Parts: sequence; structure tokens; C-alpha cells
Amino acid sequence: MATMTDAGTEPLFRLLSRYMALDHADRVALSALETGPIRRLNARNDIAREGENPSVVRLLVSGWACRYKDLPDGRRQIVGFFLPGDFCDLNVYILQELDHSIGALTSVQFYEIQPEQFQEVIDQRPNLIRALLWHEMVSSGIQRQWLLSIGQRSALERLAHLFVELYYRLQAVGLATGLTFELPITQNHLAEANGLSPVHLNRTLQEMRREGLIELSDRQLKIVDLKHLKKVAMFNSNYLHFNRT
Amino acid sequence: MATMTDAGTEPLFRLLSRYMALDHADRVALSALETGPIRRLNARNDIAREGENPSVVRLLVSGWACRYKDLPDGRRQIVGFFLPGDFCDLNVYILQELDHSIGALTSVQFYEIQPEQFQEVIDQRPNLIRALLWHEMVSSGIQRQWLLSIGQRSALERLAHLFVELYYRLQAVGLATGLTFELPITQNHLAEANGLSPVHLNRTLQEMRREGLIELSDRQLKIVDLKHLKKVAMFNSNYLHFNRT
DNA sequence: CCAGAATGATGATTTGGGTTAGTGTCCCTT
DNA sequence: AAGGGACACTAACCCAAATCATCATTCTGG
Repeated sequence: MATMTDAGTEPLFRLLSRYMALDHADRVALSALETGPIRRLNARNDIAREGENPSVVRLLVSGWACRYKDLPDGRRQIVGFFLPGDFCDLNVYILQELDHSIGALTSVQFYEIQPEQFQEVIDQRPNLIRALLWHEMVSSGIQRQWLLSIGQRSALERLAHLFVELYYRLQAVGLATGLTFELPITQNHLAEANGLSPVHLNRTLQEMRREGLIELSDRQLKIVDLKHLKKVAMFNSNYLHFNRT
Repeated sequence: MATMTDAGTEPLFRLLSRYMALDHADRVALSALETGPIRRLNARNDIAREGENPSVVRLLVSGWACRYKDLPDGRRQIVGFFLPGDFCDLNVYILQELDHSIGALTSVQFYEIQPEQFQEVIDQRPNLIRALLWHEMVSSGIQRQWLLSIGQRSALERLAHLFVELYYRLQAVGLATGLTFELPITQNHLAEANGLSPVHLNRTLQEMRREGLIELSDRQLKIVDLKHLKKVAMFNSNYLHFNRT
């Protein structure tokens, strides 16, 4: 499809700036990650498979990807979304074998960064390593929030919560305009992320439209009533830790 | 009730040894964490509350605790169990405000370790910091596995999976004898961890007994047919990363 | 030592969400 | 231009798990 504008490491820089004040030198250091070749992959392809031992760190530049796990009989659970500016597998530093897969949900562009190169960048900017660790902790907090959602929230509450979360995350990387953002994934993906059947996800979406919470068409999601949506979702933004120190 | 034997840092050492070969010097370094006073707390009390900013690292020595999140209307989801040898909040190094609570499920004993003291110990043993990071990654992998369970597995599969996971984890810290281990928590806790109602959890437990998968009484869980249990749970141990490098 | 919680166990009934089985529409691809 | 996927959407029916209610123990705190 039409190549999206290549935002480079800009989304990442914006994201990390939500956690702590970064300066120009940090910005420059980050952009050093852009030197490698950019990789592209189409939707419905895997970036990495469970069991593999990736040797590179991947930085998503455009498009959406996800972490997912599947069962032998085909059931699949998306356990997290990767948005532009996210690293897919920072844990490659510690663990060797992936216990989950990483899939492209849309066509994606990403950098494959060699560990040495990555090391070099963070070694020179202690602030960056702190911000990156912070982001990893936030990812872990998002997982906990999803567990709460899937374990306790109803379908409507779950979906409402996810939309608010995506809104905040996309806003942090500059991908929301007002209360509208692009939601380039399918209803099937949303169902897999929320532990719901595609049929029921569609029903829930209709309900949200009927209730005047959102508008969704042509992959554009518009939050019509943020306050109400947050109330339905019982949304508390503390877990995103978007508060600079 | 009767105070359990104080195992000190032994469970932690055993646990970390599952990830990488540790030597006597590592063992000695870890035991330096035992110098502080030991804290005790009864079941149904919180060790830390969401919103707090803990200033110490807590190492659980005996008893079970959990990480949980709750909703304004009282619904509660346990997002992870802490077993003896687990650190409750290593992330205190990075984030400031807790986005979840930590509760004692049984009476517990734990050390409260000052960050400086902790730092001192790991600074002298690079192997330890690596093993601890590894364990954090494994915790994160367990969260993903739970997400898969709650999102996709049936009640029976979920519970079977949890029991196998607990068996492996308890075995790693020396708390399983053969295929039997102490399960000191209530059915209510199991329900909250699995996103099920207490009633249905009880029924599922009955079913597991009927099927000859487990025996459970007086807080002792005996896995009668591990192979079958793993099959029912579609259990794949890769996410525990119990493979030394 | 007693009253009131917890805790485990079951039956009866209800419901949120799953399953099955379609429809129509837009792409791609060849 | 035709055939085949994806994808969004819907209706009818079904079922796994929630709710509500009750009862017997066993803790446990005052």
C-alpha cells in the first residue's frame, strides 16, 4: 500500500519524553539507531515466532504489530499491541528463547538494531536507559491492566478501556488528532485481544456506537464522549505512568 | 498458624540457580540480604497499596502473597502470586507510584531491604543482577501466560494450567515433595486469580477430583496424574525459562 | 468462650457471550 | 472479468459460567 511517511525515531523520542525530560543530545543519540536498513513486512506475517532466539532489537517505525500466544488447537490471544515507537523485544538481552510470537497486524516498517549498536547508544546516555526501563515497566503494567480487563470487565467495559488506552498511547507518540485516531486493525484482532468472539465484538461495537460513545468507520476511530467512555471503562490512567519526574 | 521455619534467602538462591549456575560467593552475597529485621503480616492484610510509593524492596520468605488490581465497584483480579523467594516490587527502582496492590494471602514473613543495601549486594555479583533480571522477565512471561489462560482457556483448562505452573514454581524453591505441595490459599483466591466466580471454581475443582487429576484436602494439593493434567492444560513449560545457560 | 466471619459445598435459575450459519462488499490476483 | 479472500455485519440458537440461595463446618477475634 502507499508507504506511510517514515517517522524514524521521532515517535520513540516523544514517547520517552513522557517519562522524563530528554534533551537534544538524547534526541541525537536515538537517531543513531536509524542508520541500519529499514525492514518492511505485510500484514498477517510474523515478525518473530515463539521458540526463536532473535539476535536483534526491533524498533517499530510505522504500522501496528502485536505480541500473541496461541494454543495447539488454534485459539489465539493477543497479549499486547506494538505501536510506532515501541521496541518489540528488548528482553532479547536477557532471555534467549521467545515464549510468544510477534505478528504484523498491518504492513509495518521497523529497524533491526544490532545489540552492540543499541548498547553503544544507551551507554552514552544514561537518561535513555532509564527511560527505556521505565517504558518496559509500563508495558508490564499494561499487561496487568489487560488481565484485570479480561478477568473482570464485561465486553463493553473491556472495549471501552482498550480504546481509551490506545487513545492515550497514540497521543503520546503524536498519532492522535484531537479525539480521533487511526485504528488500522480488524475487528477480529480486537476480538483476539479482548478474549471475545468476533461476533460478540461486533455487537459490542454496535452498542458503543448506539450509546454515542464512539464513531468508527474507514479505520478512523473517533471518541465522541471521552468522559463517558472513561467512566464506562472505569479508566484510571495511573498505570501508564505518563508523569515526568 | 504456627510460625513456619525461616528459610531465609535459601528459596531465592534455589530459584535463581534454575536460571544460571551460581557459586558459593553468590550464595554468601545473597545471605547478606538477611541482615535486616524480618517483618510479619497476617492473611488478608495489604503489604502495599496501589498509589503508594514504596521505598524498600521486599523479599518474601514464607507464606503466599499476591499482586492484585481492583475496580471501584469491588471486583478484584489477582494478577500474580508471590511465593517464597520472590521479590514483591523490584520495579521500585524505576517507577515511583504503584499501579497495583500487594496483599498477603496467608500469614507471611518478608525482609524489607533498603535500596542501598540491595544495590551493594548486586554490585559485587554481576551474575546475581543477571539472574534477577531473568526472573523479572519470567514474571512478565507468566503474566502473558495468564492472559492466554483467562482469555482463551475454559475454567477446567485454566485451573489445570495454574496448578501445573504452581507445581513447577514451588518445586523450584524446594516447596514440593514429589507431586504434592501445600496450597495455603482459599478457593476464593483461586477464583480471583482465574477470573471465575467462587461457585464455579468450586465446581471445577470437584470435576478435577472426579476426573482423577488431583486430590485436594487440608490445603495439600496432590497432582495425581501430571501427564494428563498437563495435557488438559495444554501446558508448555517454555515460558518459565528454567533452562540454565 | 462465644458470635460472627470465612470457607467449602450444592441446587436452581439466569445470562453474557459463544457458535453456527449466513449476507453483502470490497479488494486482490490472474 | 471472474473467482477467492478478507472483512463487516446479523439472526437464531446454545452453553459455560454467573447469580442467588441455602447449609454445614471451621476459624478467629474480642
